[in-house]
Amino acid sequence: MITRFPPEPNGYPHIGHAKAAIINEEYAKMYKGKLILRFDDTNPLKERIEYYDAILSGLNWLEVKPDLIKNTSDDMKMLYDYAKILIKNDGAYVCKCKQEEIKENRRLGIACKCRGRDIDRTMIEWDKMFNEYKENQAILRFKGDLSSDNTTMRDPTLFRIIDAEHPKQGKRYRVWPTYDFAAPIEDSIDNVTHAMRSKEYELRNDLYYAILDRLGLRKPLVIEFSRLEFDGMPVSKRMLKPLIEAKKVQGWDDPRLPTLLALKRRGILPSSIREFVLSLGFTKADTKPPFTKLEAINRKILDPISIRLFFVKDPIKMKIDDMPSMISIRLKNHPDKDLGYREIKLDNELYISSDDLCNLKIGDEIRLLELFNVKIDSIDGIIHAKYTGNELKQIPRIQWVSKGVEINVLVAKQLYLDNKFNENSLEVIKGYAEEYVDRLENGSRVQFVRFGFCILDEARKFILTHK
RNA sequence: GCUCCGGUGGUGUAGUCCGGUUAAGCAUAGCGGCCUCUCGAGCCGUUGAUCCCGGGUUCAAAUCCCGGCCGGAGCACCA
Repeated sequence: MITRFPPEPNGYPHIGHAKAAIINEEYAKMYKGKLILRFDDTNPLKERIEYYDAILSGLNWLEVKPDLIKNTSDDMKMLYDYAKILIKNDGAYVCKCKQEEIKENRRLGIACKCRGRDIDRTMIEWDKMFNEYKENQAILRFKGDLSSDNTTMRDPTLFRIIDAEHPKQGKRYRVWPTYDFAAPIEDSIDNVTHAMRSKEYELRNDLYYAILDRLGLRKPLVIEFSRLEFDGMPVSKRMLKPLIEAKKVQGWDDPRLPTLLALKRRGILPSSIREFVLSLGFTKADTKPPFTKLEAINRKILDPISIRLFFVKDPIKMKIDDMPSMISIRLKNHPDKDLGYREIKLDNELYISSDDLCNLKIGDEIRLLELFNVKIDSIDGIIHAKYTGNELKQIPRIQWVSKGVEINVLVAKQLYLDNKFNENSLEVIKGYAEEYVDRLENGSRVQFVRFGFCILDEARKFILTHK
């Protein structure tokens, strides 16, 4: 079994690419086959070196390991040869009609005069595409079936002229194949057995097989699956690019985005993505899985490896009377995994979250987690509380911070609501965290107790991965 | 508009090709309980689907056939 993942290097890889790459790799692995990574770079107008690299490093992060990496643009000579064979088999013709005319004829299902030219003449016209005709003056079209119900069969374009510089090939070529022509041939000659693509290509299957038929090439089995996209988190450049250009989001790694860069920065693990993709199954049903499902998987993996720290949102000071003389306390970094300890300095002042204070009133007794119990005496700007003992009781337990440092936590919300950009999609929460956070390296994962799993983005700035 | 593809508990799916010991498995969410200090994590338990609707074939249908409804995709000199 040989599968292939054929991205066009025209943008940053996202969760949709991850699905295609992982499915192809997993199937190949399952049958001890091979995976080919093929850059489908046949439109120099859209491709950039930057994107080849982004895809490569995205795949590397996902731990998808292709057995072979190639570019369609490396096979141009071969593709030209097949074009000639097709022409000789009376399977293609050069069309010099205007674009609108072609479109209209396809809609109506009628042929133009170019279609009737004899093979020798077509061959001459084909040669002219390389050195005489200009962009938009001539294309090579497949002789399909103009009356087919499947409009992709109505003499689709096989080659067109594009003078732009190609990121890998430079100015070496200007007659470029379309996806419809290149993909089946590439798949076939690379011995791909199972060509899995997302289902928007479904109507092109007839064409795919027709081309291979006319060329007498081996036919891979084409299988399709549904596209992956999260609700309110579009994947298309059409939706995302304007947001970046308008600076509504910070860049391609903004934690609100479904790009691999963003998912990584947000704290999603590559193994979670793989497990998630696999849990979706191989189906054509179009559904938008909830992001919370990815979170649930990620949480299970994160839980045993994330140290627990205290963080209080919107801190409010608490002064404690009758406090036992304690200089510091040593706390475990994880309830049941051996992730070390930390020492917290104490005096009779500490902070709790305003959110917790909301649920309290004077006279209430609460447990400061891992510390002791206090009773609220008064609340006026600051809280006065009295030490009431150490015994574990069924009273509210809340986290606290002593001598903390101020940090920001970025919280990504749904990017689009009702198809409109959500202006409040990025919330910044301020609060105090234990000073231990200053000893963490960027990228460290923690669980702020009763708040959520977070990842340290840069000094004193965290991103909420999920609850 | 035309063509194609889908439709299983709140959500995501398994099962559909080769119709029968599963009148529907798993996960997630929900709910409840536990917890050697997180009632926003963890652990345990539990409620949810007559398998889009109608008809047909059959001893037997989520699974096959027909009709309908709803949703998505394609109709580029993009991939």
